[in-house]
This record gives sequence, structure tokens and C-alpha cells, in this order.
Amino acid sequence: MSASSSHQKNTQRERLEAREQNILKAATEAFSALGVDGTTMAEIARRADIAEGTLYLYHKNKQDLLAVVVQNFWAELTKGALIAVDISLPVMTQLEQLATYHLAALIQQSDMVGLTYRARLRHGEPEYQLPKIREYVRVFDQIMERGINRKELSEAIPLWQCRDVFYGALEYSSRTLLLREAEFDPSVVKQLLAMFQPYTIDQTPAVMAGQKDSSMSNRLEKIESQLAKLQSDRESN
Amino acid sequence: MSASSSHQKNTQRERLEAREQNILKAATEAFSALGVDGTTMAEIARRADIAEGTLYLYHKNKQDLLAVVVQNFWAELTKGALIAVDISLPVMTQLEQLATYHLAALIQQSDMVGLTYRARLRHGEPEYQLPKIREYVRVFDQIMERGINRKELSEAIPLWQCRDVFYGALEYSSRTLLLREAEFDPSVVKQLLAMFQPYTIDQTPAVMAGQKDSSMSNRLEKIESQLAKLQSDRESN
DNA sequence: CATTTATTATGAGCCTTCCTCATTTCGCAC
DNA sequence: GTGCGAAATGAGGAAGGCTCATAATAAATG
Repeated sequence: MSASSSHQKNTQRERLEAREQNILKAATEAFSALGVDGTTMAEIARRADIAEGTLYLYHKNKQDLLAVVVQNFWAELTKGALIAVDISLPVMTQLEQLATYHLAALIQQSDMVGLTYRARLRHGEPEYQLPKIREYVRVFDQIMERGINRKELSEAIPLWQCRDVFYGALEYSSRTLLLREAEFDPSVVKQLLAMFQPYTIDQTPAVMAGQKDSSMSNRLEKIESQLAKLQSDRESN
Repeated sequence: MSASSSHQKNTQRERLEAREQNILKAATEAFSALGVDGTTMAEIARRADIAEGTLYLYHKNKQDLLAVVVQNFWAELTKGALIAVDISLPVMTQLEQLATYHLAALIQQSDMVGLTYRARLRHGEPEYQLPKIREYVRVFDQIMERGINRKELSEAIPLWQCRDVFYGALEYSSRTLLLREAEFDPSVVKQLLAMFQPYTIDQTPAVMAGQKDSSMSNRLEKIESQLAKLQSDRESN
């Protein structure tokens, strides 16, 4: 063993990085356990084993530190979601996986939902979306896009409205479950997905789908795609 | 005119009531405009034209005052919702009225959503639902119950899950619309209601209903609302 | 009307918390 | 060891929430 490697932290850069992580961990735990108002900068400093003033070398102020904590949470969630979703399966199954993962996460780390609302409040901007949340939401969008490309979903599907239904319903459901001190409930996911059913395109061969009036279905599909094109053209202007 | 009636405020009770209302108004406006953290008790006192200490004769502390402001908001919203919904119409129409009213209110008074999240955070209880919000939510429940009684909705409908989808989707949609600096969008309501279609019991005679395919019906409805939106947008430009 | 009693209002000041900054400590090259 | 730049510290300023001794006002009483 060389003398240099016997040091616990080799370079200064590494020590700073470690300290940054320490602060993040301390702040996350404190905010989660005590809430934003219940957490003092002194308490975070104590947990991170540094002086109060040192905090301000790493983060401009309390609000900024909170934002970093929340952003980190959503970044981690994005990683987990990408693992939870298997893109080789049908998109409705992917949606089910994402919904299950999302709902479970919201229940397990319910404090983070409240912290997220707090982190959004920047005194300057009137409304602001945290970048890491945008990234997380894109997981949903990508699934939907895949669905359209694979012809598993109608092109006419109103993407952003579905997104709001999806995430809005799951957040409210998680609160309801917590309020009742209930566990994760798979029926919530099932029911939500059932509501997206009208937008799916049946994958069964035409022979099996005989009962349907295929000519009407075809005409509808044509109209839907034309409409979708019109709308996307408008939005790009 | 008797001497007593010439006094602006007759009894002490009335004066106190008026002052209470003054405080409520001042606090509501201050919280809305400046946010919870941006509002000082001194500012509220100034707006209500009383001394800072007087505030504490009416409300235990800042958090308590915020809760009163928020509760008052939801109580007023409940009044408006009961007026907006016409119980003589089909329940799906009632739901449309409620959704329209709710979405418009969230957009118009978006500050209140944030304040509501803040008011929920009581240091004692881990999670807490404000009573006036429960009352407001009951408006939805009552419509659904009516629907079941009138056989317009399936008895198998999962009430609380529908509630979460309904309010969750509308809240998220309102945020999306605000983020894009867009106006109220009726297609949001249309689309949301379309997702409840599977739970409805068709009221048309069986003879007429024979041909219909509910998924096609949904898609048609969808197209109609999108077309309507496109047209109205074109007209306004 | 005068006096007493009860109720309501006030704001100076205490305490806590966020944040700054003058000072000290540390890591490292020479 | 010495010197220098980077990093860390914690005392103190500033601001806001809240209390409480005091004052003003209204009600009750004789």
C-alpha cells in the first residue's frame, strides 16, 4: 500500500464531492422527517457534521438547497422508472409498469411530494417546472410515442391530456391510500389503464375482428390521423 | 332615524364580525399576491388596518390564519359548484358542468392551489384533509350517487378511484394550461368525461343501440370536440 | 352621570432563524 | 519550514413570528 492510497480521501476534489453528497443526504433526511419549516439550516449542518456557514459555500440559500434535494429525488426516480419499464412489451403493459412504479414510489416517499410543491415556489418566476421533473415526465411521453409508432395507440391520442390524467390520478390516488393508511393497491393501476383502452388499436388479425365494421373503423382512423396532423402543424407555428 | 341606527356599527358583536372579515380579506389577498413566505404578519395587519398584536386575538398563529383563508376559499367554491350543477340533467352533463366549473376556478385562482398544499401541513398530524375540502369533494360524490340511483351509471363503478382521476386530472391540467399561458380549454373536460364513458349505462332504447360500438362512439366524440376546438381557435385569430 | 368591571387593542421587545463576512484553518508546492 | 490560495468557521446583523404588560374602549352598575 502506498502512502497516498492510505489516505481515506485522496484528492481534494474527492473530499469536496463527498462533502457535497453528505450535505445532500443530511438535507434530504431532515426535510423529509421535519418538513421544510421544521428544518433549520443549523440542523442540516449538524447532521452533515459541518458548520452552518459552510452550507452556504455549497448552496446559495435554503430554498436552493431544497430545490437540489427535490431535483435529486426526481432524477433518481427517472433512473428507476427506466429500469422498471420493459420496452419490448406491449405499450399498455409498459404503462402499467410505469404506473405501478410511480404509485409505489409516491406512497413510499410521500414526503417528497410535499417537498416538490415547496421547491416549485421560486419568488421570481410565477410558475416554474423543475428540469428533472420534466425529464421524468418524458418517460411517459416516450412510451406513448412508441405506442403510436408501433400502431398500438391511435395517432389521435391527445398526449398531454393523457399525461395529466395519468400523473394527476396517480398522485391523488396515492394521497387517498395514505389517508386511509392503506397499502399499495394494484386495482388503482388497473382501473386507470382501463380508461386508456379507447385509444388502443386492436392488434388481433382482421379475421378475428370480423364483427366490427371495419370500413367505419378505417374511415375513423383516417380522420383521426388527419386531425392529429392538423394539430401538430398548428402547434409548431 | 333613531340615534342608535345612525351608528355605523350597532353592536360590538357586529364590529367584531366586520373586523374578522376584514382580516380574512386582507390575509387572502396578501397570501395570494405574495405567497406564504412573502407575506408578513405585519403586512396583513397593515392591510386590515389593525395592529399586529390584534391579529393574534383572532387567529392563533400564521399557519392557523392560512388554514382559515384556505378553508374559506373551498367553502365558497362549494357554494358555486352547487349552483353550477343542474341536477335535473343527465349525470354526465352534471359531471361536465362540475369539471368545467372546477377547471375554470383552478385556473382563475391558481394561487389557492399552492396555498392549499401549504395549509395541509400541520406539524402535529402526519396527513390531514381540511373539512371544507371534504365537503367540496362531496359534490362529485353526490352526482355519482345520483347516477347510480338513476341507473345512468353502473353500480360497479369504483367511486373513490374515479374521484381521484377526476380531480387529479383537472388539477394537473390546470397547471399545464397555466404553464403554457393558455386559457381555459373545453377539450380537457370533454376528454376526461370520455374516459368515464365505459361506466355509463346507455339510455337509448335497445333497438337503436344495436349498431353502436362504444369505442367508435368515443372516438367520434373525441374528433368532434377537437374539431370544435380547432374551429374556435381559427375564429379567434 | 360617575364609577367600576370586562373586553378589546396596541406595539415594544424577545426569540428564533436565515444568511453574511471577517477571521482562521487547511492542503499543498517549493 | 514558509507562503499562498482555497475551504471552513461561527459570531453577529437583520427580519419576522409571537407574547405580554399596558392602554383604550365598551358594558354594567348604582
